[in-house]
Amino acid sequence: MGNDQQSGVRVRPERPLAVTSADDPPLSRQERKGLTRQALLNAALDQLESRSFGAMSLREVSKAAGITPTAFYRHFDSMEELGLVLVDESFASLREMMRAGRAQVAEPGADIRTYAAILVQHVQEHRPHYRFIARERSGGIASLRAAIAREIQSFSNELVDDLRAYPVLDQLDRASLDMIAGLIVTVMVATAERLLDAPPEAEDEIRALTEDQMRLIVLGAIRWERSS
Amino acid sequence: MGNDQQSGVRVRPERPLAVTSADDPPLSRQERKGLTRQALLNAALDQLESRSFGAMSLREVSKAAGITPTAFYRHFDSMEELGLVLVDESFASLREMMRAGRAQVAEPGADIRTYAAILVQHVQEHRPHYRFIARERSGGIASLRAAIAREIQSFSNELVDDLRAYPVLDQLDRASLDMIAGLIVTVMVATAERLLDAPPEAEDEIRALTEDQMRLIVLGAIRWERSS
DNA sequence: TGTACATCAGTGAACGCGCGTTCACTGATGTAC
DNA sequence: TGTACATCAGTGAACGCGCGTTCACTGATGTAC
Repeated sequence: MGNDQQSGVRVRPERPLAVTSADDPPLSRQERKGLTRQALLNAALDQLESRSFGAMSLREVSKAAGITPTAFYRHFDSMEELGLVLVDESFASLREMMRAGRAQVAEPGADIRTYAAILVQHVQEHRPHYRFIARERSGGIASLRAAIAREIQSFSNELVDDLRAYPVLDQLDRASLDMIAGLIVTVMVATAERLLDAPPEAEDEIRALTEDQMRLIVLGAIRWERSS
Repeated sequence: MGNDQQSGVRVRPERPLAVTSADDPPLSRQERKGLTRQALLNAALDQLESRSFGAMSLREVSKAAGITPTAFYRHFDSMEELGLVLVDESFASLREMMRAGRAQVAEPGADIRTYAAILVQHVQEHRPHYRFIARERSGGIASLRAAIAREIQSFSNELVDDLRAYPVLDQLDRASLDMIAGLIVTVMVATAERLLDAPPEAEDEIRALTEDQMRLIVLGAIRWERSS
């Protein structure tokens, strides 16, 4: 009796999500703690598929990560603190995309098509992070909203530097460039939100729409230079 | 003892929000029910200032409206049903804005400035409704998200008809007009979200930003006609 | 107009449940000698 | 290498609380005669 390990029945199906194969390299206590921490973050991200962050419970997240609710406090003071780490994680990934975009774009003609493709691909590959940001950007928890607004502003500022590099736009003053970067970021956010809500087969249509909207903005920006 | 009415102390400070002066016209049972229903909707809207709809409780809303939780069910089957009524209420107000815009705009030159001013004013006058829509547009409850997406799509379609009325744009095909209307709606949504998060003194700056972004889109749209 | 009965918005007690947080604890991992 | 002690990630019982929902009820409003 009680030899659960030898029977075929898995009595405790939920285990820490980040489990390694067998135990070939015996992990240190610190490494194990890191894995549990990441399991908590991933469990929270998973649950954001169906509920907002504010409606998520510490107990559910802990259970999904395979630990008791009490052990949660070994890693975070509160769910809010966990949420702020998720914001950092999400935008680290977004900055990585920006870097990839800068590296990949060669000749100006292909710019917009390439940028749109990179954006769409990145959203599809990081759906949970983007869903989290989309939800909490206007969501209930003030500290998360503030952190996200800060990150988006900083993203927009980096975009201004990129825009300045283009011959047609380098004559514009800072305020105009801010305005244009803000418009592009708004379109990018809207694109990400469309992708999250739409079925996979709509991906091409959304990418084409984003390309057109960005092209139209660039056309307007070129004229802006002349008319203001 | 117990003569609460005559002492200066208000023992039960929360009463139905929509209370009339004295009781000059004796209200019918139906009218009273209508007032309570509206009090519930207003109480929910009030609470959305600080929490998301999904994190709001039936008990709190009922208490704020001055009734017991059990009486809530005389008006709505669930909080979700109440939420759908709030979506209807919010977009009725938005359509009213569109109508005002069409009536007010006379000569094409003043269009964008006028539209931006109407939008900003309308958001400021209906902050709770806009906050609700902004929160739940990407929020947790699927049925609300779907209802809001439907309303925004229908708003965008109406905008296409408006755009078609302009001489410079009437040559564009339906797909291009959809794309442009979608871009304008995206900017309008972003403007509303900025207004909700920003302090009152930022209003002028946000209005100016919106005007510039809409002007740039129109510049792009005029060129779009020629280049596609 | 007066009376008898029906309707129904709102009440208040009760239920079982999941929540965040506390506490004393266990036992494997890590460290000092 | 072996032993004695310290650390600390995770446990499990317990707490008080607010939740949605049920139920039988009350009493003012409305209706039929």
